[in-house]
Amino acid sequence: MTVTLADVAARAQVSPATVSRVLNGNYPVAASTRERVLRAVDELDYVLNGPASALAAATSDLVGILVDDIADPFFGVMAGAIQSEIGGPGGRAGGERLAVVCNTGGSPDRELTYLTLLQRQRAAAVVLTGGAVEDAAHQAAVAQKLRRLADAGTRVVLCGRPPAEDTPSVALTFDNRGGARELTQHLIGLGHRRLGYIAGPEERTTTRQRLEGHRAALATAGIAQDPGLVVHGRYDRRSGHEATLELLRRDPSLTAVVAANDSVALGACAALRQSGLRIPEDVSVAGFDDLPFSIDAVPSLTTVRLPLAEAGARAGRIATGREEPPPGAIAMVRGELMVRGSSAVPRG
Amino acid sequence: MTVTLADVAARAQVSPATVSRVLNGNYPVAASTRERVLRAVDELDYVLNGPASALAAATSDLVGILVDDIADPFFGVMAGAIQSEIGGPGGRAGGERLAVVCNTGGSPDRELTYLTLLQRQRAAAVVLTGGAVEDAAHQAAVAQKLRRLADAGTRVVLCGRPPAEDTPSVALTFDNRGGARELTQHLIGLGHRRLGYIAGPEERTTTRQRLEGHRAALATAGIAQDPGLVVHGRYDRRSGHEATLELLRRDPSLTAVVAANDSVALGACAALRQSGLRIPEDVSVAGFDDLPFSIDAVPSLTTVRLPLAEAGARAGRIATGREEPPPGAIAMVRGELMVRGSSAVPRG
DNA sequence: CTGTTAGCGCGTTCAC
DNA sequence: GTGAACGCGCTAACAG
Repeated sequence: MTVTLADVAARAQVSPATVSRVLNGNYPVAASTRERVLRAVDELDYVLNGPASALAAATSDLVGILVDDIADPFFGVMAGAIQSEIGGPGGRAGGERLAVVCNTGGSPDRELTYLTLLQRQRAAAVVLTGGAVEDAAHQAAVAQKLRRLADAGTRVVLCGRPPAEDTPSVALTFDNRGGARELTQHLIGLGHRRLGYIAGPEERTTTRQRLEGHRAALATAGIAQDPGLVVHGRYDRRSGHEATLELLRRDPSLTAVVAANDSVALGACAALRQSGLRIPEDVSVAGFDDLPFSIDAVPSLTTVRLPLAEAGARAGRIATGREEPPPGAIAMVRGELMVRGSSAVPRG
Repeated sequence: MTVTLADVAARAQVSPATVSRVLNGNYPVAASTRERVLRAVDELDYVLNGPASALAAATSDLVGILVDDIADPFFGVMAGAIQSEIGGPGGRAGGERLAVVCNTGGSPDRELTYLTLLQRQRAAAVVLTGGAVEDAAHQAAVAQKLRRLADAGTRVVLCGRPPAEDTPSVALTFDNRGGARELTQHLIGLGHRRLGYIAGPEERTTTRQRLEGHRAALATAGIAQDPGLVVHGRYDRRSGHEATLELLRRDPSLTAVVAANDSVALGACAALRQSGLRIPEDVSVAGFDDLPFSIDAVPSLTTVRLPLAEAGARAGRIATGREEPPPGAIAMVRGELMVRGSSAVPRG
């Protein structure tokens, strides 16, 4: 039925071992022999049997990328960068890696399931993106899985996620706290004193870190923390819309809304406008991430730029062993404050 | 080192075959035996070796999902739906499928590469999403790959893509033409006569079909086609922004802009506003797809709703054999015109 | 219902 | 530089 390595060997008049060597390019093979083999491969339209080769070699060329929400550009941009860095130079039968993204939908169970599936496939590497769920039991379960994965030779890279304790993984973590702090400082510097904050889902590292940064800035400026000015929601536009209406209900006098991310900020803008408020004249708005759409929103969004694509690319290279891990296996990726049209001095 | 099926068998005092049967659940096994085996699995923290099982069974549990742009919600929504329909009910060691998305970035070469990689893995199924590139050579190459895949027992499903000739695949194709036609008819019905059209990249089925629908509506209404009123671009927001400025330059008197999709439409809105034009008072705008953000854009976007999630879910079920393919292996998925705030009667 | 026996297709020692 | 032989871990017939 399907053509095997032995078929290629027969056609090229060599032994199966030689064909294997040519395909993997790990052993010296005479140029003429190699050519004959490659010709046979083409003529027979031969495709290596991945499972068989993974079984024999005890390692596969599959790389898994776990994301929370595939429909969110935050993850899309990172995943795309990781994948393009991993998918080899494109060539013939041997060599390529299969970089593959798995959508957990933010569910801890699915995260664990995917990790098991990847472990089952003897994945060459696994990249976990985005914040982690802050549940002790779940974190322990993930840490254990990652340890097993690492033991089996799978490279583990964290991209945009805080380092997991006791896990032999490389972590590229985002400075959410510092970025958020700087952002709120900017608004305070403009003169804002009543700032609403729309946080992400509770129990997530990203949510907590950004909120901490925000609060630190308020504290430093001596501004009292009003718990009523913090609303939790999801990381999407609709959530930002709803949360903003809620914030306005609680305090119609607020002059700025800081959102957990850019999507949320866009929802906030829509809600403010529908409430008859102008941006930034009446209310300033700020986001986080600096996703592609943020710069040409109307008005363009003040936010913190996270180098998602760069971090993803680096994670991809580390995952494939083409770049040395940072010292201590941890690197802090900093954000950059982008001041744009959506923030200004408060009214009155 | 790593624990194997034989270890589990020894611990549970049964033969390896029995363990295999328990894990796969395809054969009758006594309840007591099953329990003993499962306990041993847990105690040993055993994880099935995917490659070995794929090799022996001549089929794997991997399902590939090809998308053009992972950062675009159009694909994100479909991919998410497909994946959630494929990733089994979540359970123990056996049973699960690894649904995995591959980002081609719109590159024909990468599409082919991923297909080969999936073929190498002996994927159980492959789902191709979105429009196809209209290049004869590339289409032939893809068709051949799909044929080989199908020959090897891989189920091939097309979601949002026109059927490939001579390929034993199931196609869920979107009625881009009909939707676009209806949309433009709506604008014409409002009184618009000078409509700008921002098309997607050339040489793509989706682009062509939507443009055809638009033109058909114009022709039916007896409106002359002005080639200058059609601009091609990418399927993203920035492109819509640029294209709109170009359209305004070519004809400042246009009263409506029809965009290739919602992201492009949003870019168009931004450009119009920056040009001092109000929506819809001065210029109406329409999109396509009805992505989640479109309803709470300001103003909310008139568009054609494509049931992306439903189609994806169905594709996922067909790919896993849990739903019968439609008669003739082809189903046309229709869009629904959503008239919202961004379209109105033209000025003056 | 369960155990035994063969391979699945390839990578990798060894010899030559 | 090349071939022969073995085994990776599992599933799929067969028996019983």
